[in-house]
Amino acid sequence: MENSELIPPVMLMIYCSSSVAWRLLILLYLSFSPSGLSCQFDLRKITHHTAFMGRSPCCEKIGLKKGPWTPEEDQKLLAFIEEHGHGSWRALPAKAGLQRCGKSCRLRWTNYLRPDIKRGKFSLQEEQTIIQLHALLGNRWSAIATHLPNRTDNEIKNYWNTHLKKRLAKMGIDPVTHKSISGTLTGTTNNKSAKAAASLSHMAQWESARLEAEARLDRESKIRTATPTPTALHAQPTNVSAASPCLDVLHAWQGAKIDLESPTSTLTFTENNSGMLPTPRTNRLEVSESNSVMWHQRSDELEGEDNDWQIFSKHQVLELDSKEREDDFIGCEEPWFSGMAGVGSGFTSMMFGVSNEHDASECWGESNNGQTEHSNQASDEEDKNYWNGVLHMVNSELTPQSPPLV
DNA sequence: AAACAAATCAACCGCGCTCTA
DNA sequence: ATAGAGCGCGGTTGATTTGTT
Repeated sequence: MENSELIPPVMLMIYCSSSVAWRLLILLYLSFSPSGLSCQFDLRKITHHTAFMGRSPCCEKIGLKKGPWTPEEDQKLLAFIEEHGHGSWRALPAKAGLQRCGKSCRLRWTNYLRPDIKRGKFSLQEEQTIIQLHALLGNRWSAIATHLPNRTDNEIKNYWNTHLKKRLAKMGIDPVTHKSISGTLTGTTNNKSAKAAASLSHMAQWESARLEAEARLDRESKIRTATPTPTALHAQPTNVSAASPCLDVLHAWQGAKIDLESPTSTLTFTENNSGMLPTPRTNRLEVSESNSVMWHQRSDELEGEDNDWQIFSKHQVLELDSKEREDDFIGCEEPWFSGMAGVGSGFTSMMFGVSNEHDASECWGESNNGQTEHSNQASDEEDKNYWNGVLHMVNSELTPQSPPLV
């Protein structure tokens, strides 16, 4: 193309902000139009710098295979990665003799061929974990997947969309907000509900920050691994997919089992979820004698975070009126639902319905009958029951899959 | 048994982030 | 500081399977 074929500024703006189809039209137009308008922009530079800026195709599409993978392709990919690893996905297909783009290879590997992938039906515990984490993290499937070893984010996402979401909806719970559809936290509900929502939001933000911190530490540890140093030997394993040593919200719920028999005492969690080397807990959830949930966050873990422990009182985190509780209980038949602790108003409802004397499933029924009444001015006795309920419920959700907690 | 609907899930697409030169 | 490459993520699609009439 000659330098004389220059693009008018307006055309440039349109070109840069348009889709590929429009760009092609513009290029077509330019190829037939005399460059009557003077301008300073060279088309060659445009096409080079902006046509694919930030959105370059992952590979040359022409001639590349799409769609389902054949066993032969799988074998090629497996063999290559086993021998060479996957340094660069873009370069991999050519080296492996595959007519696929690197992206497709990466997806096939991470979602299907990876040897550590666990397939088959999701366990009760896994379902509970997904629901809990989804309530906390939303559609952050990769973050959720880090808590479900050997499950891919894609698999979890699919399972959520095809099973769990529908089940929640069927039970009258908004799968997006995890709140009761009929008793949502609207502006007309009490302030405590708003506080609960705010606190949960705070927890979610905290968890997000923690995940980001872990990701950062992961990157740093990889760098350290490349150049081992004495300190690196003591660095915490930060790959959360291998069971993070940090106590996140999920672990807090699960870890609450530890002192089930004396729920009003202070709890600290030192359990090592993965059975790996014992590492100091970076965060922990405690139930103090004043019946406050104390969310302990190691001061040096998150940059810019408040160094003080985050303390959520029961009433800050979880309190809804009895109407909401009743609404939430309606339709709950499935045992796994008892594991929905800690999330939104569903969690709140559960918490208020559970006592020492009743297991979670009984709680649902009782609440429907209105036998478990709670006033907004909770008594100390209720507080005790409340935390007993929390711990009981968390305990009930544990399965043999969980490592024994010391 | 056939036709249709619903469910499932592997794979794709496009966006945005991070890293590097 | 910036552009570009590479990668990961989340949303979506569509082929296949399963269930229902």
